[in-house]
Amino acid sequence: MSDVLLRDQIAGALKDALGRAAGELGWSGVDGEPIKVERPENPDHGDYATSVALRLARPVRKPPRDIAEAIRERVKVGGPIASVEALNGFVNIRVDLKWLASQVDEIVRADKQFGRSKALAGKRMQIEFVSANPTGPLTVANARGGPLGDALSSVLEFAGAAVEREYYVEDTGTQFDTFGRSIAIRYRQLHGENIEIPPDAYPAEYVKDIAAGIKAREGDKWMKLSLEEQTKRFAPEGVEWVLREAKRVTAMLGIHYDTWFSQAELMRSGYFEKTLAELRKLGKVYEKDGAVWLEASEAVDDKEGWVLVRSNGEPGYLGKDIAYHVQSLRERAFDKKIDIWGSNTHYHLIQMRAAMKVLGLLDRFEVVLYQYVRFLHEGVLKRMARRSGEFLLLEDVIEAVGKDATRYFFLQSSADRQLDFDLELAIQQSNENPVYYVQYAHARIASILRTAAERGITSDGGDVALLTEKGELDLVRLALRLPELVDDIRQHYGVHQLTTYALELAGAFHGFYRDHRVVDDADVPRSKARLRLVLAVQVALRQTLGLIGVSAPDKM
RNA sequence: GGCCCCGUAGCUCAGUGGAUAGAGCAGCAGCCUUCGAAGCUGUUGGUCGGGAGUCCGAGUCUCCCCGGGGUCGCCA
Repeated sequence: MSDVLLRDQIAGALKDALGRAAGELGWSGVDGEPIKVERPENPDHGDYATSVALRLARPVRKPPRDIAEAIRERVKVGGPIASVEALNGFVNIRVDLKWLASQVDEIVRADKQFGRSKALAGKRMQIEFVSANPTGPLTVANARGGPLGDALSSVLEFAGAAVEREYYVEDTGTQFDTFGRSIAIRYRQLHGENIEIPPDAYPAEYVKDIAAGIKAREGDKWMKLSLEEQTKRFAPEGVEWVLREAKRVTAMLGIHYDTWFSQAELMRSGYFEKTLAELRKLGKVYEKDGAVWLEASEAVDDKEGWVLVRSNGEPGYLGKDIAYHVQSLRERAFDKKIDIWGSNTHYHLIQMRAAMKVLGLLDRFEVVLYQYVRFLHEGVLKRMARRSGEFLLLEDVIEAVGKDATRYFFLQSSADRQLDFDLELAIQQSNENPVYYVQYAHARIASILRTAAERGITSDGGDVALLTEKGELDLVRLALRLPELVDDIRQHYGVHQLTTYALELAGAFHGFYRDHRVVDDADVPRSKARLRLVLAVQVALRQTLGLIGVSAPDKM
């Protein structure tokens, strides 16, 4: 494959033509308008189109049609560009059909490289996702960040970046202590002590399981400790249990982290004090009521500041998170850190942006916020909350509908949209999950290839120049959309578009299959050419499913 | 109350300011002696929540209103 996207080649040709038109006709004001090239919905409007002439009408002070015509006359036709047309102020471009057919060979040859680019070559990026409080098992609510973060990581890798998938373990602070205390209380209860679970503790069964595990291994060995001593003793053990679970369940989803980064270690590294000192030096920190505050008035109108260190001397979450981000970007030298967060951190995001701005790191800090996942519990929509004990375990969902359907479900809608999860419905409808529609197309192609091989026909030596029908070339057009999509997503992070694309490509193939016989003993040359075509479609499907993190089966 | 997200077909949702708003599911009518029917074809279904505005052009941008969700702590 060429290193330059066809879309960008066309944009370049248009820009070149526009520049010469402006020079020859004495136009001014054309430089400010970027040339956006899109794929028109209506095939009558060509393969690619730009509306730049419409946008330039005002600055150039010419009718759009005249501008479009002037561009059309000057676009150099050749290579992938077969023809140019000016219509209603648009400039429409048609791709050369021979060139298009030749791309089948390029796609097949690229195979696992198809869709990859060097756009982000040399960039190191850290994507942090899921990272739920290590105080309990993963629920469907925390889980949404998994497929989003993993797929985004894959896309950025496709675009050439060196990506590190990170799970941030928040193993310090109040919730951590509360978790330890909850285990300690259960441990005491198991030894017959009459002690109640306080309302702010974690009440759920798994806490009992952890306590029972400790009792089974070590008996009453810790009963002589005070509750506070037990809390300190059991909290790390609880976190260990939680992380083991998190590792196991994310692996069930096909997610594998490069780093599990401990907040406790961050605190021991001294980075917190270092960051605090830097903020102090910048004059953005002040003391009040025995606490240390970050200046906030520049970022938010009616707020004076936010606490970095509490009056009891304990670092607050905001302070720790600022230090964490500084550590990633400076110490570990990532060019960019992208966090996948639930929308309940919206206010935290405002705080973090303010802090990153002060530290000069704002342009290296990005966040994808996803809206909350609710679940249907006994017919009522509820928020999941581990502290209330009401949640739906991610593991249960994966076991019920499978990894592929689970991932596909979470990637179908944009992060901005709220999701409601009904387990019963999900199980009932799991066979209708669109993921099977896409996988079926992949398996169907595999089956065609098997059938062909049985009849002694392979794609080897197939001449793609024989691919001239519209139905054939439309498949190539669509397959070539993948590299463009990867380039889009690396910029706007909208990974859900991968599922839409997968569905579109699969649908196009299913339609093609109905109208075109691939394996035909009476016409071996054409069969070979079409085998190469379906192979190219299979490559595009497999690459797309790979980015989504869903398997591409040869049989179903 | 301030800030953020959402409101598009019966349901679930796509839709970088472009040309005639789409898909899956559900409904209806069809299609397997031939490469996989987990499929295909046709068809029903829309005041893009409502109203103003910006623009050559608005589902998309701005403002107001309505409805749903989130958030605003020396918790994380």
